[in-house]
Amino acid sequence: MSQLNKKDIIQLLERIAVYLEIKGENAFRISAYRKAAQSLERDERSIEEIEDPAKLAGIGKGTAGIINDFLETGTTELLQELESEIPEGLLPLLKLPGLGGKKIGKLYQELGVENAETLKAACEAGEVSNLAGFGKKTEEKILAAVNEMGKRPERLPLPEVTRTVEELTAFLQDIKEIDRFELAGSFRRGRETVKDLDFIISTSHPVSVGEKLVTHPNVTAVIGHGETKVSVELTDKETIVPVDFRMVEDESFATMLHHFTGSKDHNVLLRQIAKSRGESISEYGVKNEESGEVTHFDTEADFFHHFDLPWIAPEVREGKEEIDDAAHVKELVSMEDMKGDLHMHTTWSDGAQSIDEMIEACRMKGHAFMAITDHSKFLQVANGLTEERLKRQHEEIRTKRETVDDLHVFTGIEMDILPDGSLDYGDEVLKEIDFVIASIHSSFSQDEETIMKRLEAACRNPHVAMIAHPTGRLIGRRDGYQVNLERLIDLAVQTGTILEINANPNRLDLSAEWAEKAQEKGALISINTDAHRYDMLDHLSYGVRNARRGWIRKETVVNTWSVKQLTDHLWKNRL
DNA sequence: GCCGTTTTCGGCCCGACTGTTTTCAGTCG
Repeated sequence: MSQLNKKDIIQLLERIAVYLEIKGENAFRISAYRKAAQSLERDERSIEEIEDPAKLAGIGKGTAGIINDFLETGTTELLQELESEIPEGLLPLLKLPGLGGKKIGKLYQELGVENAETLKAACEAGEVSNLAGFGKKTEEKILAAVNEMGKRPERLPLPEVTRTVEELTAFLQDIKEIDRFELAGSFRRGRETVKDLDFIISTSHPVSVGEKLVTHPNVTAVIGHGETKVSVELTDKETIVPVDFRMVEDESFATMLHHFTGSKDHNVLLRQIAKSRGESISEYGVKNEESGEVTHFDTEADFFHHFDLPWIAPEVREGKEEIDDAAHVKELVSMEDMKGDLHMHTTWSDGAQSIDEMIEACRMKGHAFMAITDHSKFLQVANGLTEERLKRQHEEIRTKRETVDDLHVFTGIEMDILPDGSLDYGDEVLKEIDFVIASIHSSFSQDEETIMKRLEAACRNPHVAMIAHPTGRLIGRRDGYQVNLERLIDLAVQTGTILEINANPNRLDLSAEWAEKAQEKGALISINTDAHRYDMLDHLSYGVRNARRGWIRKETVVNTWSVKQLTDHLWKNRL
């Protein structure tokens, strides 16, 4: 059974937790299995490398025994027992809003509900509303939820919510009773996808603000409407975006913001620290357990300082290393460090803006440098540049850059790596170009070996400075091609090739996890927008947040370097 | 189920809202 890996074990533990939840087990026993799963997830090692799981925090004798049984026999007594007691069809019902383990357990025991279908039938027959603790409204909600089941994605890619974020931001700014507000939640932490949007609102008039919130024209459902919390759904085109608003007095704004920025695991860590000091944290402040006195904070930084911690960036609040490594948070790359954008398109290929327009836009952004990197000839659908057009474009860029003195414009190209592993231009063309990007836009279905041959050819070419969007993924839409990232990172380190974090919120490629690994191995990273229009130049911040999630330090990111440092690097080792 | 300089029992983060009750359990974040 050696083919079982760590992911299988994590799934096993989570499955056990779900079964126990439906069984109505002790909540702490349930969360113990979840904690054990998390502990495994966080550990860098493979299961073979962990000789004794019981040594991990949150895994004791019991769970370690289960893990070892599972590794040896492919199953465990506990799981078999649970499977025989509880129908598997109940498990997905836990995802339905309003249904938890207790209610599902009751539906099973009292009504014999075993899956979505029988649940639906029970609702339609009116049996559910007859149960003690259930009523007409609960039955209606469950029925609606069953009918909606599977129709909606669990998490939304960032581009699906950005318009709603902008609209709500403008909407909140116009409400007079609001003193300040901020978007918290996983959006603030820079996650690739979000489940909902959490707005924290400082106001002394929560009720009247709440009444105004539900009048937003895009609100298509009000899920909850209390005195300090309003939950709604906004519809933007086809996408339903769940949004929570929390209203709070200004003195509690900082702690409320911290609480709803999360993550949940991060909050648990901090609350444990507070507890050990005789204090307790809630979203309203920090309470001294002895005196009962509650301390409030002006800012999140003050709140962290109270616990002798520096301000911890939201992007790393995942309940992992951020407390122990808090001192390193200030070394993470930030938007202020970013001096330029090295991947963008113009009307010469498939961009919407001219060279002049892009230069002017980058000047307005205060960039110190930029690279114009249109597509190469292979990409005919994108009007890729022939050698002849490339030459003319670069002449134009060289002429124009003489007229701009506060911004350096690198000549560049986003060159295709062809399906056969060759590059779209010869060295005699590439050797003239300041910033050569190589990337894959074709034959995504090739096997790993072929894909890696293509990427290796690009890395080993002395003129190629960077591999763009290294995996080709589109978040929530496609996985990308078969790339062996470990190997690509090694190649990048060996050859001095930069790896991109493509900042387009549809891509975020490399992901934070892989960027972190790349940095650990010594690779250089560049964060770029790949802008095809003016507004896409603003995407840089998505890339930076993604990098920060991967603990990427300023010096790893070439966009933070000076023009001279970057130029030296680009021309090093080229003939 | 896990944990321990409050250590082998008794905790385990804390609060809002809903729907069901008639004082609170369940769910959610």
